[in-house]
Amino acid sequence: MSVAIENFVKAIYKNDNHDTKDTKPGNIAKKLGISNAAATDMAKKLAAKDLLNYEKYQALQLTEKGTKMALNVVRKHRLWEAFLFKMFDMSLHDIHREAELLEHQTSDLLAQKISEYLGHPKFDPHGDPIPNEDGEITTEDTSIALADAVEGKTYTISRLMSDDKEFFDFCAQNDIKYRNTLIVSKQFVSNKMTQISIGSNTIVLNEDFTKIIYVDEN
Amino acid sequence: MSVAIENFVKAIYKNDNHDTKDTKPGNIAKKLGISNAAATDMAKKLAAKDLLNYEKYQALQLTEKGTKMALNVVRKHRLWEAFLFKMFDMSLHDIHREAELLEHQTSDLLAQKISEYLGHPKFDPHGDPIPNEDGEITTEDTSIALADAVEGKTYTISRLMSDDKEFFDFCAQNDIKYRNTLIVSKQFVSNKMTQISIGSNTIVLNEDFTKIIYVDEN
DNA sequence: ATTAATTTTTAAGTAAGCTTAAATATTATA
DNA sequence: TATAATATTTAAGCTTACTTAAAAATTAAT
Repeated sequence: MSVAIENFVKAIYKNDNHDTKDTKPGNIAKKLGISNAAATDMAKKLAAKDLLNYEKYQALQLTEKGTKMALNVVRKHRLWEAFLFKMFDMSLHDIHREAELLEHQTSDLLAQKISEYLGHPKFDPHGDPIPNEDGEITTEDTSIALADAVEGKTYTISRLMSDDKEFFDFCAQNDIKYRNTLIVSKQFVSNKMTQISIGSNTIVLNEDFTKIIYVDEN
Repeated sequence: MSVAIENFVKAIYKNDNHDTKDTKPGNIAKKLGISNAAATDMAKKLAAKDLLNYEKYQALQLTEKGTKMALNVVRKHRLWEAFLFKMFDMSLHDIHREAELLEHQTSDLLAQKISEYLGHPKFDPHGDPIPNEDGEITTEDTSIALADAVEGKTYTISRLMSDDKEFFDFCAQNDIKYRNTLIVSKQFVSNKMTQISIGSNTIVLNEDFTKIIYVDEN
């Protein structure tokens, strides 16, 4: 199966975590940077391969086979992220970009070797869960968006849900990283801003950030 | 530049080490498993990109730009081989197959990180030299094919020049590996066979093997 | 030095993965 | 609920990297 196909099923899989109804060709096209027409074409092609169910004008739904393929790609991506993060001094964004390519050129054997080396980690450096060899994934997610955190409470960062370089640069400069602790010192509800204390810093974040930083109550 | 292009210039580069005159489309086609016609087409295309010089019915010659590209791919391939060999318990052949894919999806930055981690090695686990970041490569090669070794002398294995799984399996079973020591106990000149002592084994090898095992006199 | 064998090249065609433009259906809005 | 805005689909076309078949050139062999 080609890189294009792997990326397509992966995009559907990830989109479904947010909004299953919105998994239509146009949405996937936008994420992949291709035209709507190309996405519709691909959807038909993948339906013929039993990777997804396609009905005109309806949301795309991965079959079991398609889901398995997506999970396998996601597994390789996140294993590479965890591995590169451990081995080399590289930014989370650079690591993400390498993983985006390597994920398609990695045998199941190598993935297993990497997983073994790392002690079969359950999460990558963004806090995203790593599916195991059989496509099983940790879904018990008690974490909440920072936007919904309660003033005065202490939390641990559990996920940084972004692919954006600037976001990661900002995080790196402000101690915002997976498993660090923070205190929500103020929620500016009407302005949709959140003030946090992290390390020795106090930072006010707007909604763009507080919706993609996930935390667990301590 | 595409994977197909990278593999094409790499094939020319590697072929030139053996026989520059024989670097014609048909030869490259055979190595890449594509038709002669496809190789001719590609040669014209790459000439237009200033990666090689092409004249009808003549041998293909990489330009400086083409050579640089080839060296960069070879560098990544051999760095991956050295890295995977160090990190994971995998056969040389499996490692080669992974490297064959990963080499095209590795940024210069990551290659540099791998090289750094390994202490900028000059050779991969087959004994092949690893070009540095600037495309400089250790060429001082005093080694000779085992076929040309002198009876009674002791040698160190310096290169295993093959991509073939069966060859590597055989090597693994017989202590034939990079940097191991052997004694040439007999050269059967008329039969083109060579008898060696290695570890506690005595093995008779035919020309197929003695032409691709390179050794340095101790 | 011819002829035969082999290679290289040209020509025509294919599949994958895209594109843009236009037609059609859906969704949102007034 | 009719209409406007938006999204999806269809259609036609492009590029890359191949293929096979036939023509042309080179190389090898007698």
